[in-house]
Amino acid sequence: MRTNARGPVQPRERELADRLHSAAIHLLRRARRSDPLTGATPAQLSALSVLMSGPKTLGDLAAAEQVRAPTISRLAAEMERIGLIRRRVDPGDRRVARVEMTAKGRRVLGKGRELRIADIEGRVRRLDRPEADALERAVGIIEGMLRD
Amino acid sequence: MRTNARGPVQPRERELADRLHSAAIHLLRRARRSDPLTGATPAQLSALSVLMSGPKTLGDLAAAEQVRAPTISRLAAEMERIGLIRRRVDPGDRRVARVEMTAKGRRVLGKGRELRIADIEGRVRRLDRPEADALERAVGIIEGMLRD
DNA sequence: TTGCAGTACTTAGCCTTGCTAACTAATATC
DNA sequence: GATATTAGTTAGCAAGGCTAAGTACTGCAA
Repeated sequence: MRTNARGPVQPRERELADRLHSAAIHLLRRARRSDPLTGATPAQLSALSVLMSGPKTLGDLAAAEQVRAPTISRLAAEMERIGLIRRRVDPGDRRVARVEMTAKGRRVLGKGRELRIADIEGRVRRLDRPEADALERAVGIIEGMLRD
Repeated sequence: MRTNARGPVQPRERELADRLHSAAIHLLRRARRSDPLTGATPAQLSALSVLMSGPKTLGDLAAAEQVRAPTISRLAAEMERIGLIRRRVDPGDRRVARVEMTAKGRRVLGKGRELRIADIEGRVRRLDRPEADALERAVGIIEGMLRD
């Protein structure tokens, strides 16, 4: 493979995609470190954030989280056990389980978001003005990239 | 909580942190979809990408991946076993283990990246020139934010 | 109406990848 | 030379992915 001082030769778009991917991974790894302080696990917090918009069937939840049914089934069982969600059998189709957040779930989600965002916010605050402007613009661009 | 048309009222840095966090989550969810096709595990691919820039001690690797020593120790053992990396004891300090990619590691990384990055790269390619410039600058800023 | 296929979820059991605690080996320091 | 520190390993736990196989229910067609 050809290389130069900056690493392997590759199209600019690929290198940029690569760095963006890597930055996202490391950003989230940091942010997740505060999750244990909420008493909930990352997967539980993520599921709660999906339930923010209202009750969901376990199937809907699995789709939103992009995981298989057994993963959600186990996650929901534990979340119910510790009181983050409550479940009801759908009266119209008794195969279906609907779950929704409890007040405790809402509190835990709020705290988890607070902590995660706080870590990133602390880093953002250390940027100077032009850097923050550039970041803000780029976040808008990324949001646009993901909208399709 | 007070709100306006853009959501809850909050300092600019917090809003930016929130959007960045959310963008990172959604970006990675997309990229992860192709993971099962790569052949190597996500942690292995990530470690290989760190080794792209040259040999590293296990400690360096752990720091780069933001994980603890035992996690890297086990990962490296498995990667060595399947021939993705090779290790040498540092002659100057015999506590230190240096690892580097093998040719096989380079091949696997190439293929894995291909799959993981393809989605993001496709989106990056749809940006116009100023957008790509802005994104590139911001990725550098995020990398800096995470370096502390 | 019965029986069979499909759907929604659960159970069992595996794997990867985080972690801490406790260890070994090598090096540095007093 | 004794002791502390550093780099990495080992053992063992937990979370959260997965597949395969099972249960309970629904719906449809003979």
